[in-house]
Amino acid sequence: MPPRKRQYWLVKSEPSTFSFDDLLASPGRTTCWDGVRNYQARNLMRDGMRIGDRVLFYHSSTEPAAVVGVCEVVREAYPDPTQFDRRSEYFDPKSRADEPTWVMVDLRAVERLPVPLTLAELRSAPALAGMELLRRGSRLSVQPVTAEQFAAVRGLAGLR
DNA sequence: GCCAACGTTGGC
DNA sequence: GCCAACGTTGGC
Repeated sequence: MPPRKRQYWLVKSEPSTFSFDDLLASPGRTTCWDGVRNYQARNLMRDGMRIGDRVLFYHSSTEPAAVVGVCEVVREAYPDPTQFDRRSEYFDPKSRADEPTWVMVDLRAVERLPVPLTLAELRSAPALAGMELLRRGSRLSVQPVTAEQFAAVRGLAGLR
């Protein structure tokens, strides 16, 4: 079986909740990506994300909203414990311990972009015309990104 | 704070 | 299974 090609993703986070700086400050620059409560986003994490995949880190609901860094998948999908924690805002009373509904992955910071790439800048880049993030009404907090889009984002930020 | 877009819930 | 009501996301 040929080795699987590295795939690319984008995750959204409100920096007031968890920022790229928070990720850099985390032990091993790594965090578990808990709290995802959307089936499509879950399926992308569970069925798509593999160790070594690269992930754009996007700050949403902030001024300006922007892609600020790159991280990588260092652990593949496993049950998100917050779904069973009554005190957690992510508690899901319908999820069963023997059949968890929600999963998370572990992400490790790879690099901060030299400059944040704002939504407006992303929109003005022809190479990114098809990006899910830029679709009207796009709300998915975990999205696939093509290799070309990923390279274009890094290039726009002045990397290599 | 507004509101468009979208996902989820629940009555039928 | 339909669909209206409701809740959430997230740009502006």
